[in-house]
Amino acid sequence: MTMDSRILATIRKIPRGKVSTYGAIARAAGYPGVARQVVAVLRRSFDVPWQRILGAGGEIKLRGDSALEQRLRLESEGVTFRGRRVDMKRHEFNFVGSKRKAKQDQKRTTRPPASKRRTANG
DNA sequence: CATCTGACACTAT
DNA sequence: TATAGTGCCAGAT
Repeated sequence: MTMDSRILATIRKIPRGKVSTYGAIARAAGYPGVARQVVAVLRRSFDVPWQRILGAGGEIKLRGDSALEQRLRLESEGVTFRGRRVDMKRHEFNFVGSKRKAKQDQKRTTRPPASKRRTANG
């Protein structure tokens, strides 16, 4: 198992209505401190619940339209916000206790905003 | 092989 | 709340 595949598998465990952070995913995958690698995996993968991954404290780290899209997607899943951050107290996913079947999410395809990142406002 | 970069985290200021 | 420095890994130059 490669580091990337572990990270990808961890990302897929996050159920609808729940979220996690780059750092938490890296730790849950067994590689604490490699939050940036989570970013790399996301950018190279399709059909992943990318909107459920946030920065520390539940902050959306995307810019421009992508940030808005992420927020809208999360809200449509029932995720609530506290200002510009997700209410982690209510929506942060606990990987440790997820040993059950976390297979109830997505039935539709998702698409990363790879076509419109890094714009002038970014 | 050296250096830079990235949808970050953490600590210090 | 915001800015600056350091750490971590992999991919691109």
